[in-house]
Amino acid sequence: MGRNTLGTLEQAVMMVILALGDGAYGVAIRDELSRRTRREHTLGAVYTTLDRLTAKELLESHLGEPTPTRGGRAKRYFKLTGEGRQALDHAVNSRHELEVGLDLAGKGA
Amino acid sequence: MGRNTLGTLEQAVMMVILALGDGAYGVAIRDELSRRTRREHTLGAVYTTLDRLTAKELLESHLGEPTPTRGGRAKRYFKLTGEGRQALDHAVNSRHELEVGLDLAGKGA
DNA sequence: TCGTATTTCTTCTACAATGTATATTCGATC
DNA sequence: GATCGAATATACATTGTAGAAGAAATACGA
Repeated sequence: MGRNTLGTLEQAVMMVILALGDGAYGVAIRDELSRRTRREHTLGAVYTTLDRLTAKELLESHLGEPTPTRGGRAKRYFKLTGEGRQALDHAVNSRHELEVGLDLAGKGA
Repeated sequence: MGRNTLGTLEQAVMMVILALGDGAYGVAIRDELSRRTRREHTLGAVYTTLDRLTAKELLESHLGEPTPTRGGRAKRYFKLTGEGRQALDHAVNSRHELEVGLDLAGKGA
């Protein structure tokens, strides 16, 4: 696309990461995303998006410690970079600009 | 994608059509879109999106009368179908759900 | 205590849908 | 027929989505 726009899922994933704060790793992100959008998302879809956003340096990640529970493999935690935060803010602003003057579905749930 | 989600541009175009009411034809849509998103969009990009949304029956269109001005060819006017309105509302709801609890860029400006 | 299930999580791969740009065609006035 | 406003066609890049495979950790029976 040349230009750096964020897709629907990309924006959604970034927002979910903000919402989760620490604790934003693959599975949690997928679950929270599914909850908020009221539809199922596969892990593959989420990880692909995380990878791409990381490649674009809008996200960064670090490996945590393994947890002492069954299958408690080390998790990879994500957070927005400064650039990522900026990109998301810009997308959100454009979005609001688009909604101006329209009577769309209520924001109340 | 299987599932029927709306892309960023698709949603933007639909909102602009709502904003323009009557008078929502290709060039006007492109201009209003560029204005609200503060970035240039080519006509090709817009028409492609209009075509695809029409194919999905989220939009419908009709040809207007030619205007008596130079190059005043008949314009094709677009509007949302009931299904389109529903799809947009759903997208908007999901979006708001995602924004809950986040302190994102101000809506002012 | 081996070794193999089982669980949780991540990576890989392939393909469908959207985003975007440029060029071409159409129809109308000058 | 030059030129202008508008629409259509075509091609390719980026995103969206799924499903399968791979890794790392604990559980448990022989």
